[in-house]
Amino acid sequence: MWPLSPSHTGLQRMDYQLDTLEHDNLGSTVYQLLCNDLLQGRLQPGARLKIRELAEQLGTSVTPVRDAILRLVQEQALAMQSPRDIRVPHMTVERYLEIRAIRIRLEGLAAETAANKAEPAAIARLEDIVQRNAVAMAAQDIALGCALNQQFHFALVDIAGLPFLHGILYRIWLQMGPLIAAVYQQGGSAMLDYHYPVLQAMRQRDGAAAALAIGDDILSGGQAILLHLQARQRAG
Amino acid sequence: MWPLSPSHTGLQRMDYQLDTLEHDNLGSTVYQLLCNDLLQGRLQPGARLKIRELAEQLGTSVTPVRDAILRLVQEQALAMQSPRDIRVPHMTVERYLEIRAIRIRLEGLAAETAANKAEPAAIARLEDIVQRNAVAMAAQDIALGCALNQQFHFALVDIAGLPFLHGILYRIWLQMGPLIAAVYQQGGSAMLDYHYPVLQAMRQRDGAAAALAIGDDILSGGQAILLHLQARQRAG
DNA sequence: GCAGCAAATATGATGCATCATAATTTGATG
DNA sequence: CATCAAATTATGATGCATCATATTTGCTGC
Repeated sequence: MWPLSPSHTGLQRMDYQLDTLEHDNLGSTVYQLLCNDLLQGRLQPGARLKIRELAEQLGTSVTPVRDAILRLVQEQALAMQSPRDIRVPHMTVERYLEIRAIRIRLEGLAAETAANKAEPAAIARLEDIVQRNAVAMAAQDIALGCALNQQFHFALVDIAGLPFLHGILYRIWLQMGPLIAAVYQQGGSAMLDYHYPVLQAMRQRDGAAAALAIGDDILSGGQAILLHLQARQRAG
Repeated sequence: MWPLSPSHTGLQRMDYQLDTLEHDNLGSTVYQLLCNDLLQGRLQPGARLKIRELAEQLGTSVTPVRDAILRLVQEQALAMQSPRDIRVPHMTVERYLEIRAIRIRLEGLAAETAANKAEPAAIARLEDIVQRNAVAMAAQDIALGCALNQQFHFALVDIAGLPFLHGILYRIWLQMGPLIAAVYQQGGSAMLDYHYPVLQAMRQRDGAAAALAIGDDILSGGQAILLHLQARQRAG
């Protein structure tokens, strides 16, 4: 890891602007780092995080790290198993099924809204993501495939113009990140196939079809995840 | 206000147990207090919060208050308009419409699931809330009416057995709290009427009807809120 | 050698000193 | 009296000392 800021207490000014004028203090920066670690599978389920250790690695004091970890604990992307034991939580089958039902409703809303207002540029953007995903799959680049899969889903939300929904879904994905990475790093990944019907519905500006297609993606594409969870739960 | 704990650094042990073994540090306690202030309209849109001031009122140091406020800023129940200016944000029409669409999907899921598994005890619980709400309305107790309205909606989620959804909806309601309180304190409140069809669908274990009914509640019952927002937006 | 207790260590929680900077006040100047 | 700049104040951000306690280690006595 690298120190966040060479100067004593200077803030790291980021080049991109967040939706809601997020004032980038150190805590938010650490939060973003940890989010990426979660989404890209660098933090695996069961992994323990220590505030002091992270602070040292990042070259900050404990305060910003504590801020970031508390945020992630709040939204249950991390869990405090005991008062001094902060870990990446394991997903349960029940929780996954609940999240799946929620995602079908919310991402269905996003897909429907996006399809109803799909402009050519938006379609092109989705096609680009899908095509790059196909390349990644052909090259067996699983990490890139996962990232592009995620990009596809969030592109729908952005095209729909629903920033509030984006936040909700981001927090949901934050909890699935370690799981998805764990599943796909050890096995098959057929997540791309189900994106083509979505694309087709978008081209036809058929909101209902798009919602159905994204629901099928979540159900069928996530089948491997469900099987993995059920196997793990049986094993103990 | 009152000091959170008489002893020096003693934690306030709460009698109820939160869902996910939330370890009640001072920050979480302050967070709960601020949430209640938001949901019950004691913090109105535009109100400014100062960390030191709150810390003094609560009898703690700034750290737990900062933790709590940062949590609320993260989930956009508070907004940092400038780096030193933390306020209860004003709702916009666009944001409200987006939230409304999301609520219809999510609370529809809750109502549907709840109706499909509605046991007599669950029905009785809902009837009790509605009946107490009717009493409150007759007595023109608007604050109690709002609280019971909220209880009704969250009771559906609890009956459905969807704890994860509960968290998502709680954060959404946190953002609507100041708005709802502001609207209903200055005008009509016809929010109870639309609960009876929900109750009827629950009794018949008709999930689809329950989802439609709660959607109608959100749309029609929230009409006053939308009109209020549109009027305020025109005014400037 | 092992049970059990004590010391040391680890770690999150809390309080607080200090910093940087934005807002406000004040006072000199014209 | 108006204006503008310097000083003061206010306030969130950061770093860090200290606390409480859970965990680990290690020593003692049997």
